[in-house]
Amino acid sequence: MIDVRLLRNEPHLVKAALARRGKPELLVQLDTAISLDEQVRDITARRDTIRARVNELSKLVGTARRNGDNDEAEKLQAESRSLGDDEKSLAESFETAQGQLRDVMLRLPNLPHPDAPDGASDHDNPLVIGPNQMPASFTEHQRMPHWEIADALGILDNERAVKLSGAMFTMQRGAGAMLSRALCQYALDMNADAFEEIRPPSLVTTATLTATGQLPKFAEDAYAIERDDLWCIPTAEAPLTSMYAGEVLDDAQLPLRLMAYSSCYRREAGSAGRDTRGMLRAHEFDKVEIFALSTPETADELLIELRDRAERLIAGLGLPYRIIEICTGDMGQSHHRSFDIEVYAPGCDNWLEVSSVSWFSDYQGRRADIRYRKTGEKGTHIANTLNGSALAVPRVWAAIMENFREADGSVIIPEVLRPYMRGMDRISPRG
RNA sequence: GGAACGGUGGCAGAGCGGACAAAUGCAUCCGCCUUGAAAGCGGAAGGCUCAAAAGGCCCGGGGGUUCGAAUCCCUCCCGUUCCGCCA
Repeated sequence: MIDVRLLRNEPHLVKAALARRGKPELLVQLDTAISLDEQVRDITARRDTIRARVNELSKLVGTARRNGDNDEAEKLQAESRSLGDDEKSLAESFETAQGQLRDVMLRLPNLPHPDAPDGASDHDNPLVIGPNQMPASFTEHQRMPHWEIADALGILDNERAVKLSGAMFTMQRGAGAMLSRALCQYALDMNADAFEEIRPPSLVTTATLTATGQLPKFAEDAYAIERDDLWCIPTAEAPLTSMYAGEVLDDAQLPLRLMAYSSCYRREAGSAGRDTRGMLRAHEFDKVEIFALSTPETADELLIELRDRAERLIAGLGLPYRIIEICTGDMGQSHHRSFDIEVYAPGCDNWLEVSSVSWFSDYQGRRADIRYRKTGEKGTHIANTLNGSALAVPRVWAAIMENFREADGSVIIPEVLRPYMRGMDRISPRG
């Protein structure tokens, strides 16, 4: 959520920043928010004046009763009662206006960072790093899509996954299943030097999913367990971000670094029919997420740290990759500044987004009410949040298939994964 | 799922219709003492809202009773313990 005070005091700044996202309807919403805020403050002022008088009268009633002056007390009580109705109706208008304001504010996206590149769509995302580790050319046997490679190796059984759960569910078996698990283990081990490992719940409350920005606007994209009012997490970002919701931390505890392996659940409501084959888009997938909670002062360094860590994982696997920065027109709702790591998959002949690393400024921190206190200072500040996929399994899995396929149809396992693969150095066709 | 007991400031914990934003302890900050520190002594200090003062709001959430609610009533949520069920 954007700071209402900023909206109030510097509306032109907020307008200018949001305009960079290139969506005119946002500016209309912004005006609605501004006028609702004015309403709320006007009602508050009038309500509080009445409340002050009621409080004052109540004290006088107490005094009068104690002094045995019952006539005076009756008189004061009558006055107080008559104010009660006005107070009640003002309180109701306040609730209404406040609720409307909150709803608009929750749906407004974050302001882009001043250094975030301008642009209208993903075509305008500038290249920041790479392409690195790109071979001069690809051989013919690398030009096979991973689902065909995996099928030939007997390590992907999406037909049966569909039988179990329906379209867009995947199932790996044998060395394929082991490879998924190895990728997670690798990602966790490579970040264990600075990140505390968390195994969070996969089902979370509405409040938790609202804090990160998935709700209320993107309810269609998430799986809901309606009977129990719970949601399946689309990413471990949700539980990690809300771990400290409603708490006040000491600044000495910051930055706080957490990482988590989890399954992620996405309805993919807007992309039915896209990437239906193989592993590129599924309703359920595994991911290792890295997360940091910080002061605004250190957030920009942390963003680069998280990005470097994600890059190091991909580089370590020997895959061809590049890093792009997300432009204002392509940025996610909660993002302040954001980078994507893409891996080239020769079989699909596509750059696959395998990691997204973002800084949310205080947008999520305000929604989650995560605050910190500076040592020796009065008052509290809203914490900044950052996160990134350290490693999203399916697309990396697919890229390994397509990049490391040999002429004989076998796939070489990257060296860094072999310790997690019981020493296996390649996946060969069965029999 | 059933029963009992709970939910109060950063933490622990009193208060159980009016003088309560709320005792006390720990932690924090500032003095004094000390070469320095600890201990001791004295003092300061909750959060949110408002440009600020005044004012208002906050004792798990919501609703009610009352002139007045942390305190009484209803309801929901959460926790602990016991029982039931169960990887």
